[in-house]
Amino acid sequence: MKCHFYLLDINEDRWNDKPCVRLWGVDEKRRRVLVLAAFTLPYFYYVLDDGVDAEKIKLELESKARTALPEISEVRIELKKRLGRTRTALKISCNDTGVVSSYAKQLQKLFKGRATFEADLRLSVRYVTDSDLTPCGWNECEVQPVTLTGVKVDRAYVATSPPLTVKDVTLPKLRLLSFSVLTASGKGSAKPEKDPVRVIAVETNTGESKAFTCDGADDSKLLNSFVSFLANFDPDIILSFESNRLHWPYLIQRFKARRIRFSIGRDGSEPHTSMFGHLSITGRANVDLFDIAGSLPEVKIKTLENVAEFLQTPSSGKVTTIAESDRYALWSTELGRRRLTEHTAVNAKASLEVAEASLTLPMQLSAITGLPLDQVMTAAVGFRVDSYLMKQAHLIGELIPPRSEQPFFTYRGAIVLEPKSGLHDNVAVLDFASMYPNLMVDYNLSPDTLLKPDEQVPADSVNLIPEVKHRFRRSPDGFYKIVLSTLIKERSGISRELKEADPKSSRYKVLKERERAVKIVTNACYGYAGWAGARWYVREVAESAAALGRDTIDKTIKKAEAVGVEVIYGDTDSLFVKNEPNKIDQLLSWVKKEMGLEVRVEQIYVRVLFTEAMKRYAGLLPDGTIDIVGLEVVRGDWSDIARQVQEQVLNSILRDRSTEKAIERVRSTIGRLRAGEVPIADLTIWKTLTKPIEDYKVNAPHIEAAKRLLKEGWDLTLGDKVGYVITKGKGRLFEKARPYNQVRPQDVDTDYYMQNQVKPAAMRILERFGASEEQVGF
DNA sequence: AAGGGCGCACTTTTGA
DNA sequence: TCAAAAGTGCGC
Repeated sequence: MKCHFYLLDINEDRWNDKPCVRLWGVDEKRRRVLVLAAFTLPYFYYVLDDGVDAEKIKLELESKARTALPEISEVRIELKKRLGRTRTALKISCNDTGVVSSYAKQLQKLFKGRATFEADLRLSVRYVTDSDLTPCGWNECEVQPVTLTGVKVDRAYVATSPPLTVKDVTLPKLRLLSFSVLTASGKGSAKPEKDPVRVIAVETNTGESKAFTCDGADDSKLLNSFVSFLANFDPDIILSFESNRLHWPYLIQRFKARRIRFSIGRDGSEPHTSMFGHLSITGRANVDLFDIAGSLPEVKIKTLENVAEFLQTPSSGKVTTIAESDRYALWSTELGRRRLTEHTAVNAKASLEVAEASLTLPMQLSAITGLPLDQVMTAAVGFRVDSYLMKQAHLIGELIPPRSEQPFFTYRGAIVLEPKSGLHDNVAVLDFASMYPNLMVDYNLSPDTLLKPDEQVPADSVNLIPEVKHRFRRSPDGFYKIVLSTLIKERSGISRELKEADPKSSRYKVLKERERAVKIVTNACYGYAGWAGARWYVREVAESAAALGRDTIDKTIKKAEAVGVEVIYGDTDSLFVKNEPNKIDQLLSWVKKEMGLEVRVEQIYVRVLFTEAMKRYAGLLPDGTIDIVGLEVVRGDWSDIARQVQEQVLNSILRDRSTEKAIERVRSTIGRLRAGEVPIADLTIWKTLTKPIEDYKVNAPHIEAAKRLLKEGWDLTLGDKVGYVITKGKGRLFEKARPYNQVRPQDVDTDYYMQNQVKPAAMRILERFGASEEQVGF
């Protein structure tokens, strides 16, 4: 019989005394299924020197292996490629996953040979790489039913044929569960060894919602209720905000402290940390919405509140932030407890809504890269590319190199133009479409086409890169070119399908997000090539792409001048020009014809303002909204008061063209500040701890505040944001910084906020319009 | 365990 | 007093 299933999770196990992978999914009849697949045994390649008799080595190996390497089950001779060159390799399969890497090492000692490859791939990775199997997609294989105990699924099978991907973008009806956790402690951060969980709120996509609370010190009942709710609902995807960093670790510790088994996996197992620091729950996908927030560049400061607002989810307006330091006091009153419980419930509800609005992208990214859903968003960009490339490499028989520690070299990057400062009316932004990927394809930039400096070849058979003088073979197509062409083709295929799809249909939405996912992977390939951690790291490839980018933008600027298009600013692959459509058309068609690259008019600004700085500007769009780039308004490390005042200044100038109105707004802020009317929250400056506190070489305000928080019993770890306020007093700035929750209104150093926050933020803009500090009132 | 790249602005501290 | 270094967070 056939099993047709949507794949959700993959893990490793053994079956009939052999390694196998477990494929957890949902079938077309909405049954939860488990398919045991044992076709691919773990294996690695042993690459032979040129001219060596492979058969002889094979026989020798088989006889030696009988005693020295008893877990080898099969040796096969295969032709593989390494950087495009054909190699004879022995494919050595093993009966045990644990021995693969040690066997690879021993083999190199037993025989002389080139190297081993692919011994570092885990079986689940091996399986996705090798087979036609798509996570977050439909797959099909021949199966036989089996009876398994201790596994919570509707059907269990063992596969009797390799799986095949079924092209189908329909989504099965999945069960989603979101949760939010609230803790509170009388002193500092709540500690799982002693502080109970106060509230866990859960919300499901079938409309169930519950808030479990615990009034006293014993939260056993709450913890048990959470587990049984989970078991009853049996979710396919579990969602929460900042769960990998906060909720899961706390819950795991707390369950341990209470000696309760936290068994929520479909095989009864407990949550466990896995690759990329994510939390794995067997048979389900655990997704941290914080990681999804990372894929939304429009949301500058990644809070649930901001994400919900950006996605315009129904309860977005209701999400609030309650500072951890305020929670204990609130928890001590009946009213406060009600408020905290409600707050947690709203968070859970908002999390579910955010998930429903944003999960399609991660799912498509998972389908394309082959990384399971619970890993794909926690994995850094480079690892998504790695995973994608491994699948592609396998398809063309290219050996997968290991990830290794490599010496690291920086190289020159892109060009940024000095802006023409001041206000400009009617400005068009020209953008090269996928500039780096296209250059990589056009010039065949790839690890396997790069020539060594001393290699002699006919000049007309290579692409010589300007400035950096690297040379790449024009043929055959390199690995990157093959992969990028595949991605680009995939994208245009999706675009075609989109044109025929109904924009309101769910199919349209899936295709749209699939297109985005393909674009994400495509655009990441350039940075990947220059990342020392990449399996296919070749600095020259990235360096050449950057050099070609500079060359391209240079030539385009020269041509713009020649046809009379005024260039105002440019960064990497964009040019801001005076909007004169006829001349622009001329320029664009020249680029297309001469360089084979597509440039689009990406945006038109009614008015745009530049200071003298690069990467910082603000523009008024035709729809009346204001786009702010790089300036303090969009930076998370300035006080709200400074950001608000700058935003008001920009509004007055861009929308109303009124410097007077802008100055008036600033004066009013100064007045409020002097009168002590600005709340502490608007004066708090947030900065991230980017390394362990003891590693800092210099004193800094946020480090001083962090030390004071630690002394009070707060836990602070790498990646935490520290909020501080500058208070009155003597000494240097860092000596006057206090954690925001320890500051009373009368302590605030108003002068600092005047001179070092509001003034620079406002004057940065205003001085462009001739306003002096005195005139504004500083 | 935790990992794309480089270019840039800007504030504060440091040390000569 | 001042230039360099440290630190953060942005743009593309």
